[in-house]
Amino acid sequence: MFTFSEENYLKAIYHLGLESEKGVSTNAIAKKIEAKASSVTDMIKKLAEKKVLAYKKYQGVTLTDAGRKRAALIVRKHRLWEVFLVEKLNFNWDEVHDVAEQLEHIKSQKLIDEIDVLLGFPTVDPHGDLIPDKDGNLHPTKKRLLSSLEKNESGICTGVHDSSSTFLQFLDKQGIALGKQITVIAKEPFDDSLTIKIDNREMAISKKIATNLYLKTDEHL
Amino acid sequence: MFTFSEENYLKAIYHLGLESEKGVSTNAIAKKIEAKASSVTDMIKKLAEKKVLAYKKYQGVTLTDAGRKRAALIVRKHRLWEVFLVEKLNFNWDEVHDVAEQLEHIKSQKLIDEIDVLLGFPTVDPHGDLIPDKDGNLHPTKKRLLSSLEKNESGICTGVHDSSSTFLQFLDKQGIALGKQITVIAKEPFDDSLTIKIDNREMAISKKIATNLYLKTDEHL
DNA sequence: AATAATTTTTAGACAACTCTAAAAATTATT
DNA sequence: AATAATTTTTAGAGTTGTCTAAAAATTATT
Repeated sequence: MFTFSEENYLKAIYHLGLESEKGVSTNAIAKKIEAKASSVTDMIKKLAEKKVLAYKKYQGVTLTDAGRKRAALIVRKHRLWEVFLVEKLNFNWDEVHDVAEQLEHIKSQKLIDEIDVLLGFPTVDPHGDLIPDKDGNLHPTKKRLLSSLEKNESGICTGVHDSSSTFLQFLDKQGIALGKQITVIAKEPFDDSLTIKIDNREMAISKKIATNLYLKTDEHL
Repeated sequence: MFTFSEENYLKAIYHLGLESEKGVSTNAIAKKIEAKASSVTDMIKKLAEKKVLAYKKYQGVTLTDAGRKRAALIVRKHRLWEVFLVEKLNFNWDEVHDVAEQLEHIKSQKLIDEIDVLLGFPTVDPHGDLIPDKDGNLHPTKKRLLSSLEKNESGICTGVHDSSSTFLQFLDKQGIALGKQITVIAKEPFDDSLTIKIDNREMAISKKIATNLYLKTDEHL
């Protein structure tokens, strides 16, 4: 059995590990968890003893298969709860994170299985992030950053990279939501901003926005 | 803000306080929480400092108004989650306690308000126990123990006193459920057992069963 | 009322998780 | 390659919540 704290470390290392491919550094974990590096070292040792990660002093850590699965199942719970909050409890997509952060630690296999049933076995959360399956595996779908599309290309918005409240609320305000079709009308080389068409409206989008929105484009269907 | 542990103490003292009317003893709390008396003394001091209970050495404790409200709102969350588990997630009434024990500590006003909406503002949990309102107040309905009914009296089953899995599963097996009409056919003075009619079937009921079932009878409507 | 039994509190310790400050190892720079 | 900068670990300590063992207070019994 794992404590809340251990589960939070596992999850953080899982997320960092997906991005980097190689060992995750103590400092990276400390930053993500918002703890001091010394605390991270302590916890790492404990998790290594529990065989969920491999650790050699000064070399960073890598999750074992068991650790990766455990972490993925926490992420699964987090994302299923997010869907539940949005679909069944009228939460907005920018309000779900903190509550899901608590709910993900509830221990009950039946609880999460039944939530899955209630929601109709969703595969993505409200931000478009994939929900790991019951075995902790991801089934990725091809997606591209809006910023990588060429002029006149279009696609369906399927996810966000940054899921902070401020960004999500900005998207709400601009009428950009998952499932909407977006077409690139023009690209401005000077500042990498774009002009896009959505719902037959044209709008300017900064580089920062364009590098935080994922689309599914025709070639990848 | 209160920790899980503090909330569990508050809840235990609340339940014990409802039964006894006077101060709750250290040992009673220890038994309920399954902790040692010395641990209880420590926690009591902390809760007294937080002004949720009144404490004088060797005299037991009483919740303050603020403490009683806090405790009632935890009980409210516990019971609303129980309803949710039974109504929406196909849990049986004997399976809900341990999960609700975890869910009751989730901190989010919106979460519990929306669960309340989703469930249609229920007033009793799956065991027939009252759900405190948003202000932490109870709205009791008259109820009588089955054992207190006279021959030929009848009533609607509205709650259980003991809500252990074994008792609830026994009731399931016997076809006794909340909402069913029960009529007393005979009372046996020798062992205080009863013969009752339910769903047009007659069955014998021991004293122990009869003192753990609550009914709503005509005079009290 | 004195003594015995019970309850409650205190004192000291331990485990989990965190921190600060200092030491050790690694990585980057000149 | 030596030195500087950074990262990581160690050592020691604080907090929360728990415990055991012993002392103090209350309650029950003779």
